[in-house]
Amino acid sequence: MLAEERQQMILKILSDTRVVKLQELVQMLSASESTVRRDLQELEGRHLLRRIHGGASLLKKLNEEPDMESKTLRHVQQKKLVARFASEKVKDNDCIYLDAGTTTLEMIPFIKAKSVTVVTNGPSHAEHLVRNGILCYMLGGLMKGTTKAIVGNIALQNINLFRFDTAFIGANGIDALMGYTTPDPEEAALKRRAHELASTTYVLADSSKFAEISFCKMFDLGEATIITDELPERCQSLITDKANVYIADHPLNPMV
Amino acid sequence: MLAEERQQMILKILSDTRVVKLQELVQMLSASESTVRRDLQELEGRHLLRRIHGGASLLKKLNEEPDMESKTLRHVQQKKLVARFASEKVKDNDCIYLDAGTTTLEMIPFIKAKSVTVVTNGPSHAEHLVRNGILCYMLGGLMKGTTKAIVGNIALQNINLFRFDTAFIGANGIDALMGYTTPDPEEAALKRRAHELASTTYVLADSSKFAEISFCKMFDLGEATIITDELPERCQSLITDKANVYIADHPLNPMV
DNA sequence: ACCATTTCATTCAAAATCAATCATAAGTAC
DNA sequence: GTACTTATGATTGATTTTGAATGAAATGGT
Repeated sequence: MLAEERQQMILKILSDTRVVKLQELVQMLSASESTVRRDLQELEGRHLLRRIHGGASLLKKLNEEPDMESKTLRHVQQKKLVARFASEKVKDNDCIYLDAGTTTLEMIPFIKAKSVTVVTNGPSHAEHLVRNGILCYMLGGLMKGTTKAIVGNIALQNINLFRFDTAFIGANGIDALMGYTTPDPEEAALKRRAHELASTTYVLADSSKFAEISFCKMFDLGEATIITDELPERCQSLITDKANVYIADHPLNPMV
Repeated sequence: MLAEERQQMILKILSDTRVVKLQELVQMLSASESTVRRDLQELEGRHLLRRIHGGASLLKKLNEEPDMESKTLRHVQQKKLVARFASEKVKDNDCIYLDAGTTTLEMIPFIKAKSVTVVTNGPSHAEHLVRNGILCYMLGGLMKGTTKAIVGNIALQNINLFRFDTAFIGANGIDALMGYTTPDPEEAALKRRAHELASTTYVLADSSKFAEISFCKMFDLGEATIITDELPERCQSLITDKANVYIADHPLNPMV
């Protein structure tokens, strides 16, 4: 493979997945570690990506939520694991709701189903979706400064125009008693409505969210299926008594 | 095989595959390495391809930037001039509509007015606005693949929820008889509605758009005020008879 | 704070590719 | 036919790219 091709491919992969491990690139490109490393060096020199320990990431773009998250590569990998697993729940001809948030954003490059229609309140989600050739409707409404998500009364009206086969929702807290919670009341209301309009709801959360309680309740534990990377042992029975839980498997192959 | 044939074939192959290895060409053309190398040299000299180590690639980087029209530096400067001038039409406490498009996008950093509320159908506009601390509502609806603008029936419903002090609209064609025109019917409908809902409408266009007619009419010439960088002499009277025209001054200071 | 592990930068040799040169063959003008 | 030009193919040494190996640095877990 030509150097040019490799580098183009690296940029393509990055624009889809936002971060990538060096070892993943080594496998995907069938090149040696040294070579990939050199490519990353050059691309960084041309300001086309940012190198991070263990791999590379996009130059900061439409940045996301609390900075505490997605800070370490490890968290990103967990997210990606969850995202990929969730993306397999999307079937041909589905109409789905994709909540704003980083984990749902990671789902997009993994969606393989055909003729999917997506509704989302995340502008960057929408851009990624259409870039991947997926039909996409955005909700209108107020744009939040912190998360760049669309919220508010208009969004709630807008979402009523749709019905979903599946809703994919992010959560900041999962607790046996308090159910699913999130910090912003506006977002909570929208997530709840999305859930109500969907036949099936999946809540995506990495393992750090268990036994956490955030400010606003979205809905009860039993009303959705959880997709996570790991279920901490101490919560295990409490959670599984009330809700279905999928643990995202570790992948055999890093990617296609 | 004749040299001319070979070179045409190289270009053909390249336009299909975007990059090609020298050895592949040697095989495909049944020519020696030296010959292919010489062909590549000549074609590069004629700026028909780019030579890279191991082969050749197309000149254009076909990765991702098909978004908006690629423009010369001159056009960028013109746009910015128009954008800055337009941004000064925004006053404190205004509620404005900002059409999707590159020129209106350039306005955002120049908006100095306080307590402005903006409605837009451009997701990237919305993100820039909130990043600059400007309150922003997005229209909901279908996201167009080519321009990433929000359009369609839902957007038309959404926009009816608002009234604007000022609407800033982009146009692809300005003609004395046909008025303001744009290529996409969906976008034209939205622009027209935005105009109808606004007390004042400014149409932003660089000088290349005059005497151009695009597919869909937005509204008549006299219904809006034009902001441009230059008014070609041949159109001058035709246009100024019907519409107000602002020519964006050349700035004293290059930029902020 | 420590250790085990992973990742990084650097170096080196092998392989691939390149530019330059020369020789051959074919065509052209005289 | 001879002399000249042109296109081609082969050969050479120089340059670039690549992959592996080394020790240094960073990271994660305890």
